[in-house]
Amino acid sequence: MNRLQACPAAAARCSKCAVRRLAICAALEESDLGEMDEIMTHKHLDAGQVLLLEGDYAAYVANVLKGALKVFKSLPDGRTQLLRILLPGDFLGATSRDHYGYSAVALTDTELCLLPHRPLVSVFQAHPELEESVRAHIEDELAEAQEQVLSIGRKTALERVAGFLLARRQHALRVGNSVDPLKLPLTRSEIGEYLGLTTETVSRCMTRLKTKGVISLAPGHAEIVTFNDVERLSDLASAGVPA
Amino acid sequence: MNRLQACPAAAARCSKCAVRRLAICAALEESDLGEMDEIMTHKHLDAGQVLLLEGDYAAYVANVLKGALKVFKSLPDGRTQLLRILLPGDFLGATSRDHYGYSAVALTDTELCLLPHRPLVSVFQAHPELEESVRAHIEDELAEAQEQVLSIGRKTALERVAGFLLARRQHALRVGNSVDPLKLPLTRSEIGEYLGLTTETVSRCMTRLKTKGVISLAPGHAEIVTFNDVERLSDLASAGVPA
DNA sequence: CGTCTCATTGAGCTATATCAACATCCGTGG
DNA sequence: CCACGGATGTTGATATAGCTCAATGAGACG
Repeated sequence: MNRLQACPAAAARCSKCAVRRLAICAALEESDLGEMDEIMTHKHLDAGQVLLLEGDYAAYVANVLKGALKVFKSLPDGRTQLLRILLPGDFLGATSRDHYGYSAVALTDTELCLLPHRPLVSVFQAHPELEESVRAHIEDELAEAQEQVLSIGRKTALERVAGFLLARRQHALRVGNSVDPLKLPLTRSEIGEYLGLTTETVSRCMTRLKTKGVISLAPGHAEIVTFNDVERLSDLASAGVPA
Repeated sequence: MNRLQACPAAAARCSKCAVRRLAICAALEESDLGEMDEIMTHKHLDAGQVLLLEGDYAAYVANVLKGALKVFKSLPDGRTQLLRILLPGDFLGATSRDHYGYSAVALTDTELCLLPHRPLVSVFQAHPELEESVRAHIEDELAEAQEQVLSIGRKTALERVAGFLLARRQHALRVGNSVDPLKLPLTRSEIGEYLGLTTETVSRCMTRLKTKGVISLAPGHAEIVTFNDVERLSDLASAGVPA
């Protein structure tokens, strides 16, 4: 928990940041980055390590620099529901709630940029564009959650899986990752936890999509997906606003 | 669509507002209310009238003054999923998205306070506490959506219905409405659309709760619920953060 | 009083969960 | 290099929660 360690090259960290153009700081001019640098700390998590638990005091917001985390809620009996997958550039945290409403655990080795709540809110005063950016990220998160409600509440298993694949594809396009073979950041069982399904159902849906020829799965590497017919996949996902 | 009509008693409307202490404006001092009054317009909707549709240009945010609305998303084939029920004091809208991600329709005769996007954002500059309040409302909305994802993704029908009743009860307590007999703002089929269930399943769950003696339903008035054993209902809802 | 909407209840159906077997990959240690 | 064990994924057989379809009743409203 080396949260407040000094870093010799402090003023330079933010301007060299891997997610400079994706994270909330993208709203800031180069010249104002120093203010973030001052309050920011880096944190490393190994795969499986817990970042925060539901109910924890919400002292920090975080930006993902490298790796991946899952954000989830659990019921007392252990049933768990994934809410988000965090990848580089993604934002985590609440700025006006006392406690986190979810838990977050690293899926792989992960690097984070932690911003303590109070100092961050102070920066808002001088830089409304940063606050605007945080608000935009939260609104994106809300839109994602609402899309997930629609998906889990009203779509069939196949539609959900198809939609999930398309969403991963869109994300990869947006951040410039490989899309031709796409690497899924989640196991089948995690995909199930995200979509409100079981491992087996996810696996069966993947097989069905493969059988239909819409996607291909690298033999022996279930996490590598190739899209053969995005339009067809999109139809199968029942995506889109009604006419 | 008398959106921009002048109102003779303009400066007084906000200070007399029925939801003065609930809505985003609660963050403002009495003396600053005039700034809201200036940009605000009232709007009336009859039951069933559409306020906005998914994909509409997001020109306004709104506060509910009176009545009730449902917020929902639909699939092209008509399946629809309720996302929220808006009651007096509730906030609707996005401040940094171009288009609404959902539709909103009045459930009953409804009075709204509309705030056009751009002018509102201008008020933020002079009154960061207002922006903070908007952010807090959006974060509450996000927490609600994430709770809904957990509920729909992982809970049984009975748990969802029990949780729904408790949430309505909590809301009534918070805003000071009657709780002893509680009046539900939704029909069985709307409750189903909110919980990812069918009318029949909601009805059966209600009956089961009644049979268990946990609630009572006013004969001939299915929307009037009495809570006989809140603790038991809470157990049945599998609520709460894991130990 | 019809007629409409809403709620309830029953009977059967089906999508998905559950339980179980097996395959594959990967790392570890002999 | 190979044998082993533990994840992870796939597939099959069966169970079941919740859906669909259908009938009926009870208020509300003209």
